[in-house]
Amino acid sequence: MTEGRQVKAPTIIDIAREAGVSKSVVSRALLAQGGVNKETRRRVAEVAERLGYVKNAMAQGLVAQRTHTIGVLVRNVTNPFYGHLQAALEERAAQRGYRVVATTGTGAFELTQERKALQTLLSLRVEGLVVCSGLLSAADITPFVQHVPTVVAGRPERDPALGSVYCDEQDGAAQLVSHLTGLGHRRVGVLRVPRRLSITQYERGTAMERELREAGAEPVVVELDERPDSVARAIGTLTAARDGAEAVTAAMCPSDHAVLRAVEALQALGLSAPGNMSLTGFDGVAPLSTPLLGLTTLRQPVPEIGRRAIDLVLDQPDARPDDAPHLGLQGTLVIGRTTAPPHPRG
Amino acid sequence: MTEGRQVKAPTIIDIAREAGVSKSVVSRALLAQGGVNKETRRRVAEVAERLGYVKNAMAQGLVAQRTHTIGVLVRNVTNPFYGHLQAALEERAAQRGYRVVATTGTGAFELTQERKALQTLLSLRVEGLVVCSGLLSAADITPFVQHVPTVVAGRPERDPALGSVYCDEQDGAAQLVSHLTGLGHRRVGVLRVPRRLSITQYERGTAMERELREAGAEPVVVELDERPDSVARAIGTLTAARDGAEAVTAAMCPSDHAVLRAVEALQALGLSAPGNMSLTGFDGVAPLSTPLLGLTTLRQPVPEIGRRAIDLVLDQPDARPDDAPHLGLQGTLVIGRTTAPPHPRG
DNA sequence: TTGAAAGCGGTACCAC
DNA sequence: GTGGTACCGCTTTCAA
Repeated sequence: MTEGRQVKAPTIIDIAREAGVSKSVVSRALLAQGGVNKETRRRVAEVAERLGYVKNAMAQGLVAQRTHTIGVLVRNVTNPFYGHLQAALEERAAQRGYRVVATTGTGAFELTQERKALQTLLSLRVEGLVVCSGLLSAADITPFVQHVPTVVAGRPERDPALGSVYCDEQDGAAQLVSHLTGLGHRRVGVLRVPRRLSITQYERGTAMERELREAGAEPVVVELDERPDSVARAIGTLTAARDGAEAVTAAMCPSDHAVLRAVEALQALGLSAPGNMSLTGFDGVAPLSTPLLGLTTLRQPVPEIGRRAIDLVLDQPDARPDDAPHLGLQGTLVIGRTTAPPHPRG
Repeated sequence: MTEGRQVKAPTIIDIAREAGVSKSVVSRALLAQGGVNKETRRRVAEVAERLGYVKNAMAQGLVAQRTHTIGVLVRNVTNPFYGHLQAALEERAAQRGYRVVATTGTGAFELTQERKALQTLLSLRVEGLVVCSGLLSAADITPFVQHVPTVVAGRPERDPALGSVYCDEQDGAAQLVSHLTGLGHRRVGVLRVPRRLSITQYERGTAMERELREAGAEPVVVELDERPDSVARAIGTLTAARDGAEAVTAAMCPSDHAVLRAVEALQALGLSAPGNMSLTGFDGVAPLSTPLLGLTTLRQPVPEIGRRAIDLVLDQPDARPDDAPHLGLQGTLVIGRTTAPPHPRG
């Protein structure tokens, strides 16, 4: 019966022939923009339906010079934070009548791959671009902003040519620090991700260090690296770090995921959190942000980041590359069971 | 200086004018397909670079009738399983020289929204389609398979017109069941998601029930629903379910996420896992699949699912809708600390 | 080696 | 209300 060969998708010309009208009429009928006999319109619609017609976005976009599409570049969908962000972007875009096409990396640190993904999006002539990647630098992006309104979401970006929406790391760090110092911690470890691995997380670490200092506490910064046991090593270093009689009683991690690794590391040493060391995270996103785990963390306002990013992109059709807006949104402190007052030193 | 106005993206005509050649030459030069004076080519490349030229995929795809693009429809990126799957698809597609554009839902049960996302992809004239959604039914998809090779990834799909790649739920259920019965469990709860909420998870539950029966154990099926406390209620029901002297000593959850909810529910009742009830999950994907949590679960072979899905899509350019392949891949049992022998009934 | 012209699938403007 | 036609940016004959 149905010969299974691949069939070329029908065009408006096919519909026109089938319905016995010109392609102009079909176009108008399908666009539902009036000026077409009601009966004709019905017939066209019927034929289109029967043929399984799907408009060709390329042809349409080519002539209309509009695509109603926003491109989203996500670095690593494997990370739930980016997954949530992507969903938020998608939702807002839909509300405003735009489609979203996303390209994403596998999480590997492939800069060239990210550049290629960027090209893909650009070649689709998206009307706006949201970059969600801790890796791609401003220099990679700026050459194109003059053609497409571009916003960096999820990380602070100082470049004046690029808009950005992100969680205010400084404020977040301050909230976490104030929680820790309020509990009585004085010497606090900071696990810092090097800048080359993630701009966001690096800045986060810097902010934590600064805030600790301002709060009169003593930050003990340990640099992480790409090795899988990096966090474990850092925790090892911190548990050994004792300044005179004073030990490190808390550690601030760059992400919730890192907190998990830290807890494991403590357990491996026969220690526990918050018993021997309080731990704080960052992100506050499901599924790690669950009462069961009870992480103390800073929840990023992901839905709002997504919303504002889309709005920023759509509301500045002609970018003024010299003072793009930078929105630092406040996160929320989530107090869990990984922080407690420091134990009397034993 | 640089007036910040949005500038229309340059076309090959702009390059042609600037380089003093015809657009034909520019096209050939950029395509690097020879037949162009070396010096001319160099000049064209230089101008293109200087102008920040990015090819127009629409125009190119329109004439070439090829897009080198695979469309991926992801139901809910918020779920790490889909995130990993998307990454796997992306990776394989890249290996084979294809780009991937993804559209995704926000996780809400919006069928119309998914249909729209499908249209978006189709209108982009993708050369292949991978559907990763527990929601979209075969009937929604089949009308288009004759135009685009389509594969459903991540869920079993019986429709003969649709290829599918998924984790063999039956086998997975068998592995989990054999683990439980091996530990000595006889009456085992099955938290089952209704079909309307997720085809995959529903089938999973059915498979568990069947396997338990075949193993000579007694399944106690509790149907979940969309309420947030659904799992908690189910756990409540199960802890109360006592047949004569025999209590339910283990419960099989449809996902790792559900296990978390179950553990919380037990804790709320003053009980624990596996002390009072063993729990098994399904998925085995980061970040929930971590030694710290130690869930006993069945790990889906996500990378392989992604790989095979792409291969299936690309290697059957003319689909034979009447016996599309269905690949059930074997998952791996991951034994954690949420399962143990049943306690002597107290 | 290069340029002119046709045409991909649509939209929009024009007469009729 | 309808059909003809130009054109969007690009690739691809085909001549020159």
